[in-house]
Amino acid sequence: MLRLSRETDYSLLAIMYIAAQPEGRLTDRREIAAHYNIPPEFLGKVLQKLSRHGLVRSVRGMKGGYALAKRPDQITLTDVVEAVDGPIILVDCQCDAKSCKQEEVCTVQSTLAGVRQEIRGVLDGVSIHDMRRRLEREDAPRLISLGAALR
Amino acid sequence: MLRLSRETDYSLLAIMYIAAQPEGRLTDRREIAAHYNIPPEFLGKVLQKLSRHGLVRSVRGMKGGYALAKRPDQITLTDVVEAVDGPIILVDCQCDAKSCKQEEVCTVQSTLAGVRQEIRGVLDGVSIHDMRRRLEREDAPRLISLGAALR
DNA sequence: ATCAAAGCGGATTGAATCTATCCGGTTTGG
DNA sequence: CCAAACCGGATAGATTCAATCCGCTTTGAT
Repeated sequence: MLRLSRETDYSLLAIMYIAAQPEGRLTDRREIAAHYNIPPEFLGKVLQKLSRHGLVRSVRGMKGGYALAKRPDQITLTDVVEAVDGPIILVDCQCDAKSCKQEEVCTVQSTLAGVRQEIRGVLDGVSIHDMRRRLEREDAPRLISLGAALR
Repeated sequence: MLRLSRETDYSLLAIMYIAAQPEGRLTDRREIAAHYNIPPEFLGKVLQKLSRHGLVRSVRGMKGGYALAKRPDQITLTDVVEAVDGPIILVDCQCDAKSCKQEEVCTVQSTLAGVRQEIRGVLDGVSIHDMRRRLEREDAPRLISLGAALR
């Protein structure tokens, strides 16, 4: 439990890749998939979700592709996780209380609500920009290999 | 993604129930299962895991049952989650790096390692004692319904 | 001594979710 | 008008999760 889905993982890699491109350049999903060794069709699905949630912008047709729809410092881990996996909830009753067989006798709900907020806070505190800065400090060559533009 | 397994959920409920019992009393799993409307066999499995990890103490034979093996303030959410679901990791490569197809080009690993630590910190910060105190403040009757002993 | 109540632990089933793929559609540049 | 690219629904396969089952051991009561 408590692990990121592969969709989230791919999302982060893809966004990092797109964020490394020169301003205005559209990136095609096959290029990203090839760089990271990800199935291109699956990456397509993931990018669709990111697009629907306004994190990336997609352009159809020949010479189409993807670009970020927001500044890298305006995209947080919470945004990404919630775009691909839905709302961050620790237990189902944090969505609809009626779905809970323990509702009437539950002794943990209020604590878990607090924990959920704290975890959300952690994820809110990390943006794509932060991830780029961290990589720049710790492993600049890897960042540069994405496509050069250090913004 | 990012939700607690039902085993963790049941674990917390069970531990809260056990913690509410008078000092020295053994609680049988059927009693807990009945109170919360949980399948007794499944709860048995869960309690076994908690027992193996030293969070509860089990006594076999007639008049057997479970008691806490540690003080409620010495049992954290991290303890419970890791006992039933295994180590808290956001991505598989946080266990064995070789299992990662993106290893050589990964741009997110170091950030996720940090996030993982922060989330662990959140869970470390909440003990069973804290949960009891919170319930006492917010919904004392529900706490008392567990079996009375307010310790 | 025997029996019943309780926990132990492996095996298995059934359901749900996750991952991946496929296919036919639409948009757009050349 | 064609090929390159994204769109989106449907489906299949794999994995994990939740639950159950069964035979075993331990122990208190009679």
